[in-house]
Amino acid sequence: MATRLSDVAARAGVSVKTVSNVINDYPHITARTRAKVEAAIAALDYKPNVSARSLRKGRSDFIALAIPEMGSPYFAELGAAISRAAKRRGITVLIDQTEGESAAERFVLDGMRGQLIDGIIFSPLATAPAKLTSADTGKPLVLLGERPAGGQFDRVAVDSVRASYDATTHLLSLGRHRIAAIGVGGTSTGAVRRKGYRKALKAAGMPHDPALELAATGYHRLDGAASMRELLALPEPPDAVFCFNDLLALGALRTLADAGLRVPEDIAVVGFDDIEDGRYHSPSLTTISPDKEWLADNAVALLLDRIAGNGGSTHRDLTVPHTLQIRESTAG
Amino acid sequence: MATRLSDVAARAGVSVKTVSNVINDYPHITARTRAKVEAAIAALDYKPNVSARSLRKGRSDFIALAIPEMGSPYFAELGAAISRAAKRRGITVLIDQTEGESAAERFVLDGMRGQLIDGIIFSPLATAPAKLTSADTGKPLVLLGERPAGGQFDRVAVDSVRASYDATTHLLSLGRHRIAAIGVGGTSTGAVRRKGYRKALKAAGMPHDPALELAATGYHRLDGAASMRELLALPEPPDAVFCFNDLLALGALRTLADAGLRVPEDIAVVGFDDIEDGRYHSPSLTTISPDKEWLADNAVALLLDRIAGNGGSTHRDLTVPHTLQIRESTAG
DNA sequence: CTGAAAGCGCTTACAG
DNA sequence: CTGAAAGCGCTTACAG
Repeated sequence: MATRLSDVAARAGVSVKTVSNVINDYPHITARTRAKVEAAIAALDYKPNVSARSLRKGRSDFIALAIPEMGSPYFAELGAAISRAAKRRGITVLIDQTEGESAAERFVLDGMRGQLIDGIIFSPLATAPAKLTSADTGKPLVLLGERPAGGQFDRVAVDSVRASYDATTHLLSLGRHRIAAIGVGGTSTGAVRRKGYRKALKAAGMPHDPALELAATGYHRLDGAASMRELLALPEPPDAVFCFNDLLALGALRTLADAGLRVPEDIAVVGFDDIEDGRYHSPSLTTISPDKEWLADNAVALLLDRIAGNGGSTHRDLTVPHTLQIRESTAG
Repeated sequence: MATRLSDVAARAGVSVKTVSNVINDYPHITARTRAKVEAAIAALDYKPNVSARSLRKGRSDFIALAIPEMGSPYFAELGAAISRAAKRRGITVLIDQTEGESAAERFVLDGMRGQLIDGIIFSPLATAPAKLTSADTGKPLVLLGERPAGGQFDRVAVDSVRASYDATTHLLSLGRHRIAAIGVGGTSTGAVRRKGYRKALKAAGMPHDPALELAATGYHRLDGAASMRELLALPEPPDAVFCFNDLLALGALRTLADAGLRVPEDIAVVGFDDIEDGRYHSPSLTTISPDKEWLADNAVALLLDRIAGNGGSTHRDLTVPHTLQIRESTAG
């Protein structure tokens, strides 16, 4: 165990500097020297010590991804995509679950894992980015999600207003008149998506009905199921529902199945996220599909660019492409 | 930025050794000295450099979790639970996605991330643990899953034979006679679960019918849907199906819905894993529910115990408690 | 192209 | 209880 650089140097008959040069792919090394060193590395099964390297260089090639919960399908899929995108670039991702708690989010930003991390991709829930300053982090940070970056950070996000407008317009095009929305409360996600929802109604010359706009405590199946029950209890229930994420929609579908209502005949349902569950559900779920690979790739690229010291003081705001995936929950 | 231990020492008017003692909670420090140091730490917003600490101590308090894919619900839920369990003990988890590829698994074990990691929790897919030696890892390793540890490693796993026996027996108790199994092929998971399935049939005095045992390429919804189509094409289709994980079951349910068959009236379905999707599906999915919190907690505890140098040469094999969750897919 | 040496920020015997 | 010093394994100016 514990073979060191100097062991490799001794075996290859060169200086440690030369070995280091080979490992780090520096120029000006003869092919013969390189071969000798590589043979020694292989023979000794040498692995560089990342702690030492990181201590010396001030860079670790580790980045953090802070998300509310990795057990949630959207974040699980996103985390998987970001890990893959980072690995392609030789970077390792540390995943932090904040559970959406302010203290945990603060801790992640504050600590930056004792300077091990080179930068962070942060999906805030409790923390308002506007309240953050770069002093809080000390290291590059890329924001994910709806919350405005306040011009202080780079950010990559779906155009949620536009996407919600698209989803609602689709429901309208089906001839639905009473279109409910689930998930309006609380988070800024709710506020932004409601904006697009209302905008679409307005464009169609329809007023929005506050009774059809349901807040949700969380964005889980449980919340969607409960909200749907409320909607069904209305004197005049909706004929369509736009749920602000797929989990809410899946919960709503469950309530509709229990109530014996047909989807989409009695009520059409649209979600947001395009998680795998929705594609296989019966009925399969019509949803807004953000390009997660694009998101992952660009978030990582943006962060690495910052870490490399590029970009200056102007912050970039990237819009993730999205499409509307029409499936059975609106199209029979 | 970059406040160092010596800065804290200077400000507090003590030696670096004393500051280090305070940070590491060593005894023999007067309350007054401790207060002075803590004030200086707070004033300077000092954070210890983990690279330096890890280099010096040879321990990082980081462990790795190597799983096939974190986007898959079971592993996402498990990863979340393991991260939480580790955090409770002051340990950080690095998640490695191996995609079930042999090379990636080898890389994780080999590299151990350049000695940064103190140990690993490993859920192998391609690598046979029997082929591993502790020399491959050099650091403590805890195995997850069906594959026998060959007496060389600690392991924590569900008793899959028993669980599969339970699932099949439940179907039998419902009076079903043609009980199919999906997922028998390829992995050792398939082999082990088939063993329990056949055992239950045998105990009930029923022969097993090879035509009803379907191999699956993967353990995803897609595979379950395809296998179910094959079963329905049989001259005499089954009246019950035991799917070796929930994703397969969810795919099978999709096929049944498309075919217009009623669950459980026409065909009863049981899964394995108890992922959240199954609980909200309509019909909700009867499944084997392994105690994931227990699994996470014990896997982490076991690994930390090893890292601490305990346990000697005898390896422990822990059995995760499981229950059968009876839901609509078998109980109307 | 290579060698000898300093230093990244800690922890830890070793003296006092 | 505290101080001065070595050393963990690298990378990197600095000379040659």
